[in-house]
Amino acid sequence: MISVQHSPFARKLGAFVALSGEEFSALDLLHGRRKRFAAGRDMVHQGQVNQSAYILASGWVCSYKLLSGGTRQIIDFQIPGDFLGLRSVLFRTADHNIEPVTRVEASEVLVSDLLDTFTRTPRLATAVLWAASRDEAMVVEHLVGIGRRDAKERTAHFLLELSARLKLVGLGTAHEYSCPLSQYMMADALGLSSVHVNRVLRELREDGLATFQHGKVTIHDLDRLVLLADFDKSYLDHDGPLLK
Amino acid sequence: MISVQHSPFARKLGAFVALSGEEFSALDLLHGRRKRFAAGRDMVHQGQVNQSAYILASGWVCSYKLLSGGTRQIIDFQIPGDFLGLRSVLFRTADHNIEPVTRVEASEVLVSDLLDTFTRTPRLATAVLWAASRDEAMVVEHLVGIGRRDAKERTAHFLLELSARLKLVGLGTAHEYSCPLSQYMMADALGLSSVHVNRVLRELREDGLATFQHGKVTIHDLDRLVLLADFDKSYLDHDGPLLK
DNA sequence: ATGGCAGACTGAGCCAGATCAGCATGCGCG
DNA sequence: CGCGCATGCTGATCTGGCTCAGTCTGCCAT
Repeated sequence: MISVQHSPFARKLGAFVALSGEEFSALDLLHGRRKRFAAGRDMVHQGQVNQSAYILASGWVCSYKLLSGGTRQIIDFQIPGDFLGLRSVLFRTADHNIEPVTRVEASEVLVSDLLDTFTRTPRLATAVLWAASRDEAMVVEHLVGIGRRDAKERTAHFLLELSARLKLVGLGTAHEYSCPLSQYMMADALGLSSVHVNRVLRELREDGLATFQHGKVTIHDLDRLVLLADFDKSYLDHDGPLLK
Repeated sequence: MISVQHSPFARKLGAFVALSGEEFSALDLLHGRRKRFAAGRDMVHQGQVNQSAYILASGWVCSYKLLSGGTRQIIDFQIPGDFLGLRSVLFRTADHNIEPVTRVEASEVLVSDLLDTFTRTPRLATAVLWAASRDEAMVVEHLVGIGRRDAKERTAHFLLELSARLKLVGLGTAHEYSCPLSQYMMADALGLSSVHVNRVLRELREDGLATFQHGKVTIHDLDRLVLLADFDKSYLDHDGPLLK
């Protein structure tokens, strides 16, 4: 097989469906219009209609929901190779906000192109369905954490999940990665106050488990951290292509 | 157009994709093997491989995850017309448990049949993707609730969401529906203790907002309840078929 | 009828995490 | 250069929801 340089997105889908050359090129076609976004300025916000979707090429973004009280809950962070705003497209009106955490590059995907692609290359629809399910699995894990894990376990789990995800796209090792999030953002994601995030991070550091300082996460004792967080990474993995 | 009696599932998908007769029959074919399950005995549990999916015909089920500490978090309840275990099928190994809340009837859907259907009728793949996104939207709303709403708001939101969902499949009105859940189950879903669920339900009752007693939920003051819960039902709705 | 059991319900006391208030640091910018 | 602002960090105090430890009801099964 000839080795071609595909997008991280194509690589990710390829992990689930063994894609043909034709299918790969259909995917690469979706990457037409590359766009740039500045950190902190929402790319999409709740209620907007006929929004496009995006495939994230570089940088981090977060998706969040605003509550009437002025607080927000971050649903998830997206890293390169992730698909953004699929729900907003299928529902025609966006049900959440998307904010770039850093400067971001992303390919805009028009609804029509996406739906056409599905009709012409059905297996890609299945592949995207798989990717969406994987995202849902992450949200579910997040839900479980917020519902039933205490602040320390939850924070540990969060650091471990990021580690596993980043490693998969080649942006870090199991023990170290750089992380552009502020403690405020972590608080909004973990359902805590930023004050408490600060204290929990200090505890993890003092326990010799993990350090998050100056934009860098270092995991000192992976085994004990996994134990503390009750972390089972199987929801992020895949056992190789299901569809041959 | 000739009126045919389709399954609730087919009706739901039809709300998103205007389905042809051929597509409807492809869907109806999926309903081959009807199965029954007793309340309280898990249909699927975490870690099981090569599980089938199900389309729920009657009864309620819940999907949940077990934590190492022995507690559990209920992800969501499913009601007739809902699809069960899609993630478990696409991942080959189940990442959550499914427990019937009541006695249940469901159609078993084999992976192979599902994937074949997608390949032969691509628009159905898109429709299922839409349904999966709707489920994800519910999980997201649940996540937001647990992360940022207090017990009373969260409980109110929960009662309102069930009301909207049940009404859609003809199992209740905006003001009343029957609900087979125990306070223990609500606690596992809401991330609370059953003791606290009890107190919160009493408060809602005393405030004249809603009553949940003897398996029946009655909403006394819809407007105030919606206000309290900050409930926006748009994530459950659809503005008519996106794919013509 | 009666014992056993699941579920609803209540009170007392406690603790994880919120809130409030303030200080320290580093960095972009006029 | 020095001002303003975002972010990190800390102590003190308050509180929502948990835990423990029950009671009460209604419903099966014997």
